[in-house]
Amino acid sequence: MKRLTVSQVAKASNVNIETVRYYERRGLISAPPRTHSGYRMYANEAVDDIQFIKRAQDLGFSLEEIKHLLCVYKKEDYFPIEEMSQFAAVKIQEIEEKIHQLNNFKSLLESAISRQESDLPKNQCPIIKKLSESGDL
Amino acid sequence: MKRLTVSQVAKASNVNIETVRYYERRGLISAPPRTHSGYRMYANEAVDDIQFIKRAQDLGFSLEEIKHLLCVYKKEDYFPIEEMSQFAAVKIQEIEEKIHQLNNFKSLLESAISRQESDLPKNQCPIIKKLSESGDL
DNA sequence: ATTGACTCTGTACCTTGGTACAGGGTTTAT
DNA sequence: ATAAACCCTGTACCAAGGTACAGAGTCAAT
Repeated sequence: MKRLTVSQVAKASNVNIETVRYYERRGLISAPPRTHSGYRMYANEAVDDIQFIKRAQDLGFSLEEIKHLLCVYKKEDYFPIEEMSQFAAVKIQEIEEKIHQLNNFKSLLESAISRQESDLPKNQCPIIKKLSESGDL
Repeated sequence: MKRLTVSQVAKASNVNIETVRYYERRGLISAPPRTHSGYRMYANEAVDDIQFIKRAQDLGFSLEEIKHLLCVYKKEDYFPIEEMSQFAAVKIQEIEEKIHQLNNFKSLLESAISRQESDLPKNQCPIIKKLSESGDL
């Protein structure tokens, strides 16, 4: 199994080389084995892990949260099982709420586009009207 | 129509009082009218606007993006129509992608809970297995 | 008319999540 | 054997999004 240098990992996962080392320092990715001269040599897995981090970040999770998420992803038991289950249950709720809100934002944006296309007066736009009334936005 | 002081707005929208002024400086909320002695007096609307900002932030949007989103929300024409439609179209794509990813994370977390409950060896957990194979996580 | 709880502006400081050297060693290709 | 292109650690710096004063004015109640 061929191993990767830090710059290869950085390139493959499309992040800055310093970011890879930063994630190691923050305890998000585990410290890889080193060559005799101290160079980090990563398994391909590290690239997946970093991409996982980036996706989670884009969804609004903090690095501390992602530490827990990664632990689930990699099926590790760095944190006690109790804590992990508790964490998972809470995050599922939050995710459902986020999906709900994202759908609201999507409707809002769609209404903006259709408003522009049809050039209707805004108080006659049915989507906007419905959203305003429901108090969901 | 009763108007609110800055601290009342802050309290009602559950943010720091300095944050309200910060959003004004950043151009996210419009500068409210002042009393004779210079005190800001807000319409109730300001609370909605701030809550909108907070929801958008929680979904991973930056304050610059939220400036545009708010403009759609409030049906203002601060930005040219062309730019807004373009913006809306791009954001709709991003939102769909985010929803997709959130569903993936949700499945991951659900699998973690069921794994713990059933205490199955992980390679026998059908949800985890499916997710790993699809390459979606 | 004075005390306490507000408000104002302006500037300084903080946290998160990086990013960029400096100063030094290593590896590879010529 | 020497330059180019890596890597190391450590520390400094940066941008975004706030948060916290300081110094001064205002308002409401006693």
